[in-house]
Amino acid sequence: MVGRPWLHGRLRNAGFRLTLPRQAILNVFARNPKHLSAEEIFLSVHRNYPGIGLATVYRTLDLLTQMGLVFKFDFGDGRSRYELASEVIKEHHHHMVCTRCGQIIDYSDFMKKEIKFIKELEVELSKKHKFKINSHQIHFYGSCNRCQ
Amino acid sequence: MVGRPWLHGRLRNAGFRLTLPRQAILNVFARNPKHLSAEEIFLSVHRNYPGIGLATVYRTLDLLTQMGLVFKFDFGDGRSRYELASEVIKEHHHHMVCTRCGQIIDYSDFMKKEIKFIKELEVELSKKHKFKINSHQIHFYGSCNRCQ
DNA sequence: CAATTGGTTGATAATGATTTTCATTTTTAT
DNA sequence: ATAAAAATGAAAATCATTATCAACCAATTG
Repeated sequence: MVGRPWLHGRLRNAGFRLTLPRQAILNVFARNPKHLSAEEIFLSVHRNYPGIGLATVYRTLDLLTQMGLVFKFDFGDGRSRYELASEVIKEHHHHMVCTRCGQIIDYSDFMKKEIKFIKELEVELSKKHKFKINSHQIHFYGSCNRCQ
Repeated sequence: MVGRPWLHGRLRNAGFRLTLPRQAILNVFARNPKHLSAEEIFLSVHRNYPGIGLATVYRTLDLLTQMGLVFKFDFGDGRSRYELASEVIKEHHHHMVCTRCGQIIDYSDFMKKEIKFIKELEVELSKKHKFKINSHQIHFYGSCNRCQ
């Protein structure tokens, strides 16, 4: 699964522990690399560890997000969605959101070009606005294959 | 304020009316061209029209969003934020969000370049994924001038 | 012009996601 | 071990948003 020793160290350095619930939640991401909502994660974890509560899922997601291990997104469907940070497991990608059926498509087809462009833009923006950029989100909205 | 006859016509064509509450809400946007939350809009409207309720604000925002007159955003602060569509009053821009103080900076400094890039990307993505793209959002997250 | 129709509204209740509380349990440092 | 610090589950609380519903209002019809 996800590289544990690494994670363990990162959490410890920040004064946190890699507990069973937290591992279980990370494993859900590893098994199911999608854009999961808190409830979906809770349900998935609950199958193997019925004892783990929803509040813990929220707390853990918040923790992982703050540590940068997980990204938090809002695709407009009324709940937050989370995915493992690209550095942890997935390649850098952006999103296309179907506003009809809600499907979210990850794409990384033209990433090299995009990243290059974004990087340059970030430099210019940072300079002009004295704004330190840490991350970005690029979302396209429209209708998918099946919904047109 | 915002071009009324135009709006009136657009709403009518879709079977809606340009009522006083709706005008009041549009005027808030015209006076205060920011990224307003429903509650902020409600409070602003409430000063001049104490009779207008929060539910109406939500309904109107929903209507305007569906008609494409207003864009709905989520910058991660737990509430939706709205702004007039670029065609109505503002120039096309993207956003930088300060994750410390929540400030949202509009920028349109390098828009020509960005739009060109996005347009090309959209063509390629549409073709490859058979996905009809209607709109996009580009957000940068980091720390602003004062928060570094 | 009165009657009818259908969009619109305000107030309130309901919903649903997320957060907080708090007593208890687990882990770590002493 | 034992005290101190973190973490947890369950339940209550919060907060943004949506649905309900009776009252309104505007436009159309006869």
